[in-house]
Amino acid sequence: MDIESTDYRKEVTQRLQQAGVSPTQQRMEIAQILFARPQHLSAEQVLNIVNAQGPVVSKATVYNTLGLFARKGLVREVIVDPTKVFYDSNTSEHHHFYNVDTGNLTDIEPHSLKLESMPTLPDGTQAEGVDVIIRVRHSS
Amino acid sequence: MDIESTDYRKEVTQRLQQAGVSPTQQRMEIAQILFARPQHLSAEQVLNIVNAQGPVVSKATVYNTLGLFARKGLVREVIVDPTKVFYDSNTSEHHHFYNVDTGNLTDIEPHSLKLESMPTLPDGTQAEGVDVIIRVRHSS
DNA sequence: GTCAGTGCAAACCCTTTGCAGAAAG
DNA sequence: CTTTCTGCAAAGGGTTTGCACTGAC
Repeated sequence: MDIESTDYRKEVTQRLQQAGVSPTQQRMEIAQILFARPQHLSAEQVLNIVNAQGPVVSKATVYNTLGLFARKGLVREVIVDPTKVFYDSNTSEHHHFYNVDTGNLTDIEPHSLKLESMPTLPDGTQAEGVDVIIRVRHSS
Repeated sequence: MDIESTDYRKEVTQRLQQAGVSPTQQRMEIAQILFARPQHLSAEQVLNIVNAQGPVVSKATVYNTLGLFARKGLVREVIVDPTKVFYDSNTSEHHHFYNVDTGNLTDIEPHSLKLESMPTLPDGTQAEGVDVIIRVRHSS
């Protein structure tokens, strides 16, 4: 998973193309960071990482790109904090702990939490996703 | 539950006092709306309702009061939409459907959804709350 | 040349804050 | 009186938008 490797770049390129997103330079920069491993990053964090060694992608493009990736299913928006959105590069079904003290978001092991049943949805609607957030704070 | 009745006002007054919130005029206006029935209102909606027949409470006071009520456990913040916070006057444990098309928030019958088990929390943390959001949209 | 993509700065919108005046006890 | 609340307007902060420029085909 070397972020520099040619193989990894090819893999990321394919992933974008499969989602119907043309792999421009800036999108590749952002995608390579996100897809390097499953992680939760805010737009600001992505902006900082991608521009760590000099300006590469503008703020507007980071926001636009993350929004695009989310619409295309490449990342998942996690809404736990009214002040910012997190983007999760793990799109498989799983849930989250949110540390309200630190703002840290971590995965819940998929097998350690199950919903007992799916309730009847409101009339005329279909489920789009289920989010479970367990809010935690430093004990005592 | 007549919002005008003296009994209801007394009840609301007591509820505020029990939570350690002094029942000022503006807080009473807001509390009476919220506690009339279990409901989900954004700050803006509260502002509109409370000031429907003439200005009664300022925007700043609505935000401050809702934040205070939330800290005191009188209402529960529901974070489902990055653009606004909902305040739920039903503080008993329950979960929500969120209609992403309409922005409508509705309760899930408490008995129709159960978590199978509580996963192990991250080290040094204690649970503060569990939120389950089922996002739905108009079918077909 | 055309059109999608990008960058910058300004605009947006919900929310918070600073501070002076008003109300509560 | 003293302290807490409230209101106003301004500031804040994440996100979006308008528009001109760039670059890929």
